Amino acid sequence: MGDEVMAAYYGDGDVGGSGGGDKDRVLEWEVGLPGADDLTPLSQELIPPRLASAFNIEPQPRRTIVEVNCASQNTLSSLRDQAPTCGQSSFKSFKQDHSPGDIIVDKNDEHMSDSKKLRRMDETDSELRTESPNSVDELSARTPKRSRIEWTPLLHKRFIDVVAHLGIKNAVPKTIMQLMNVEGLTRENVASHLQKYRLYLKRMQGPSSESHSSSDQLFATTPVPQNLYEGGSSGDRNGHGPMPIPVPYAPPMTTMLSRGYHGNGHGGYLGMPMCSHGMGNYNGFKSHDHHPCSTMQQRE
DNA sequence: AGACGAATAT
DNA sequence: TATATTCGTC
Repeated sequence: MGDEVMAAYYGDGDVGGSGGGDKDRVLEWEVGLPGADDLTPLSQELIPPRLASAFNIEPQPRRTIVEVNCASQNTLSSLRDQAPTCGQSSFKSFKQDHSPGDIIVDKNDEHMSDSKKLRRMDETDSELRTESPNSVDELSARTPKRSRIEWTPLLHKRFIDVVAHLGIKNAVPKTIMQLMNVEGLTRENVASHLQKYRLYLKRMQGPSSESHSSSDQLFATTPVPQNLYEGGSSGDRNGHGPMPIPVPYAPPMTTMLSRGYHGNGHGGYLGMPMCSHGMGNYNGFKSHDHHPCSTMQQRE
């Protein structure tokens, strides 16, 4: 069983970065270590049932050996910044947030589709960070290139709600970003989206509802709040100083921005009005009785 | 300096 | 097309 893990580890050939011919030395490490028989299998519960019940600890389902190996491989993969090599979902309850409405924004690690196989052959450019793996934290700490975020309907809804609360006049990227409370979402991200949203609003208002081009799909799915032009709920219209933001309307989205998969059947949210998608209302906002879906109500 | 927003780039 | 980045302005 351990073979799989070892295989996964060695498979790269670039283990520690200490060079190629160190495999012999690695073997030395194993001297004195407990053997497989001496170790408690991961598949075995660490907390006896009695103890668990005494402390109100939820008994976790037993893991099969396959699941354990799977999790090991995935862990190794993630350490090496790769996509999970094993699709077992049994461990999903691990780090997952329980907040149902959480928006996940994952800006690292882009696995682009095969079509985009344009790989940066950097190396040649700029200063060289010594690739010494001794500073592992450097990899995680500085995330040099965040891949583009995806404005999922959920993310966009939060955006819309915040803008509605602020009023269009007060809705500026920084404030929106703060109120959205989405980890990993930058001011630039919001600014870009806001720019697009404003263009959309302009198109919606000026010429008597021009023919909606397909570019409005995302926006069309979320009704434009009527009170958009009011100040926020704080009633601060009329430029009285900076409106102090009471704080989060919405529960913090522990966030990783999801950039995972678009893949079920539809071509993403662009294809269809995904109104009643079940992921509709995250709690926390005092909703202005939005019509959940139905006809888009533009102002007036 | 930092935020904003329009223009421009990818 | 969607999103990122640049750039002039305040």
